[in-house]
Amino acid sequence: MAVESVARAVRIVEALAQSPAGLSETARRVDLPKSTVARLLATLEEVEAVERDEDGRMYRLGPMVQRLSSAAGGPAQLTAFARPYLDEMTARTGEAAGIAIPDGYQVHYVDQTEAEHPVQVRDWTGELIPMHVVPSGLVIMAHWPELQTERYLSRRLAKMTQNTVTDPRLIRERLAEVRARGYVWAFEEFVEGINSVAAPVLEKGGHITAALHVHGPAYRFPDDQDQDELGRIVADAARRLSKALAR
Amino acid sequence: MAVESVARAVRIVEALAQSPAGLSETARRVDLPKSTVARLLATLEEVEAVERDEDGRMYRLGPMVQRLSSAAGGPAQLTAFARPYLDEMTARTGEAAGIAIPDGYQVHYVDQTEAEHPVQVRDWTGELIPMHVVPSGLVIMAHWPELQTERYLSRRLAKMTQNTVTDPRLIRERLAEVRARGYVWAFEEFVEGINSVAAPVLEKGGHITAALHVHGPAYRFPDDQDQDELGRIVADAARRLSKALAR
DNA sequence: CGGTGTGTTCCACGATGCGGTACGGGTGCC
DNA sequence: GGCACCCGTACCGCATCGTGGAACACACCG
Repeated sequence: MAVESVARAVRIVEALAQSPAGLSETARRVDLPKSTVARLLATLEEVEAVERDEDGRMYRLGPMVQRLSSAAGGPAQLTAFARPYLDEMTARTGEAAGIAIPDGYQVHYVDQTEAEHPVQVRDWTGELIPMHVVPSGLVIMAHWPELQTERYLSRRLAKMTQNTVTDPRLIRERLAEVRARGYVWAFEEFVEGINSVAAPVLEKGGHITAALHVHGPAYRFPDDQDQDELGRIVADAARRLSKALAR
Repeated sequence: MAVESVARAVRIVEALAQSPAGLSETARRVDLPKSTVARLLATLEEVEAVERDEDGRMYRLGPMVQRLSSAAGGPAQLTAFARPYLDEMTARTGEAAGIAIPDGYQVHYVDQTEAEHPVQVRDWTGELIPMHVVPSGLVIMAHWPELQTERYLSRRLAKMTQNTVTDPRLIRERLAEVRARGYVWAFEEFVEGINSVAAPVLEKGGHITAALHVHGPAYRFPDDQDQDELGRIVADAARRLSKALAR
């Protein structure tokens, strides 16, 4: 029920993750014959899971691990984890919920759950949207290094609707608001007729991974529940997702 | 010269990195018999390289990949990459060069190359030092999210020597300087008799990974070469290291 | 209720991975 | 300079271990 060589290869990679090492040292760490380790390392090198330094004596983790780890933080894995939280938000608010990730100077909407209601907002999955016009973007900017924020604000900022805020000073104020409250609203700033709330998904260390949001038609959202309560629902889901990802 | 099962297991993991999938789907992606894929997946699951979702139908990347990726960005791999750059800086300046990573509110000196000169600064490898007293720390703070910087500056800031700058306003000015010039000097602010320059190692996206620095005895450093030239040497090495890591 | 999709289990076969052993080259200690 | 030591590489006979076809159980859908 277990493929020995694969299990051993993984142990070897884990050993090298501790710190780079030569062949013999690695063999000692995983307690296997040198020849066995040599063969496995050769295979791992072929698939670029490990690589050797210039003089070919030291093995270290290879590009394939880099690719994996970016994929692990990437959209596909993230959405798999986030799904339950989106479902929950939709259940609690009755509106569409989504998750967005930063992509350069834009937000990338990568997943969305649909509301039951016959009248609902369209599915924005796959869209790239300027940071300053949606709350998910604001939430992301609020956790950027100052340098990056200033660089963004110094550019020409697109005006999507009458309500779009493009004044850098006002945007800075909203960013401060995000940091203080943990969520932010936008009212018909991206397209007319849609309001949204968003909250940040953070790694330990305060670096931002993604943003969760809920949006609905302006005529009914927010309505019976007030803005603060909806904000707290989103912020709460985002906080718990952050925690789940941190493990 | 190649262990088939290991190569196949890696292909499977890479396939799952694209997006989570079930057994049959995975088998199709890597073009292997279902039974073979089932066995390999079972092994990968045992070592936590992959895991299944709640209902056991979908495979996705497991905790082991998370561990690997944090290790890949961790001190051990970083120093392996950085060594050549430290050597180069020491060769060009004649003084000790080092690399530091952020660790909460402190900088962690993780590696250092020694100068040839009989009189040299001691090896600080392994030390944890408050952010605001060494240039490597300042360089790191300069790339923090604003929220985190303000939180740090609102605490009591230790005074290590007569020259240590503890006024939050002056520190903010220096952080702006780092962003503008790409490097920063400190003169006997951590311990008396030592001066240092540092520059940031950045990921794409502006997130900070580490800082490079060169330090030497105050009586001769900086001397024949001027401050700007030394600054550029460090900033240049840091920029090239950033690029090398980004691949 | 067949058809088609899952995932799981079984088993005979032999290719394939295993590891002891031997070799060549670099390093350092006496 | 020579010896001892540890490194990485290469060889090769043995039998273990992984392989993959086939049959099975289950769920879903028309």
